[in-house]
Amino acid sequence: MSERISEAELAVMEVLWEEAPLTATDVAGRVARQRDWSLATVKTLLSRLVAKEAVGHHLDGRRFLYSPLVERDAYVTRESRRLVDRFFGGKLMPLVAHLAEQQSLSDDEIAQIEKLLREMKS
Amino acid sequence: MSERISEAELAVMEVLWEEAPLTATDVAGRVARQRDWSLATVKTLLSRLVAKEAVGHHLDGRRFLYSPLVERDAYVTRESRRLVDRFFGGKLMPLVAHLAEQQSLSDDEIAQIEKLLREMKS
DNA sequence: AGCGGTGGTTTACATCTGTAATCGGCTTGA
DNA sequence: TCAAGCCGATTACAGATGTAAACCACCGCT
Repeated sequence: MSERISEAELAVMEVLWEEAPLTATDVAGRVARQRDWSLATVKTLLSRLVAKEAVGHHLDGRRFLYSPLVERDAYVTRESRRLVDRFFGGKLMPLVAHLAEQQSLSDDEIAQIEKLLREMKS
Repeated sequence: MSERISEAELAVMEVLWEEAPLTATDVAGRVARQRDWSLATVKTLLSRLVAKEAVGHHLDGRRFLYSPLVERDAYVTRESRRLVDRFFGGKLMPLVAHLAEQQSLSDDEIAQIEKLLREMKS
């Protein structure tokens, strides 16, 4: 488990996270809204994802229906943690500080985050 | 500008961000504490970084002295923003929420972040 | 029964990445 | 001055990735 998902493969995952199970053609159709890929390309990506066990498929008549095996949430967590570990010594604070500094947050956003944090205490 | 820096190259960048300028041999020496790479490998990575214009070099007698052209801070910002864009719709809030949820933050850390945010208002 | 479409599998191929070894030039000690 | 080093540049090579085309099996239509 937990092979790395590439950039292109991620676009396919996003489609499946949004809706599943889907056939390869369906996936290609939805992915097409974002990237200009041929059906063949999507098929390749799906196969690779199946090989990586990030996506599962089961026969439905004569075609496969694909579904994510990796939850989006789990994946996002892994990637986020990777970034935090690599650049911020695993500490959340510096990341927030950094981002907050860069993207000037609106007072409203700040308030929202504060609320969130308040709820976490206790 | 702004080619992507690979994982291995990043280790070299970290060394240069810590201290620069350095000769290739110096870089190899410091990098060796983390990864078990031959001098040749480090030289290759340095060349690639120079090609990507992430690192600059200038002659010092007969050897080069290498220095980062990309600031660590700028790079970290780019990567952080990439992650936030890809997974959290560009919004900082959901990232914080997500991470906060995962890594149970100590009350102390929460307090620190709150303090930080408070300072940002105004 | 033959044919075109549908769908998965195999093959293709350039680029990037990880990880080096080797080459060629310049320097310096013997 | 000649061989031994040191150093950047060139070449190497396997695996991952982006992006497909080609191939093959099967099903429904004519």
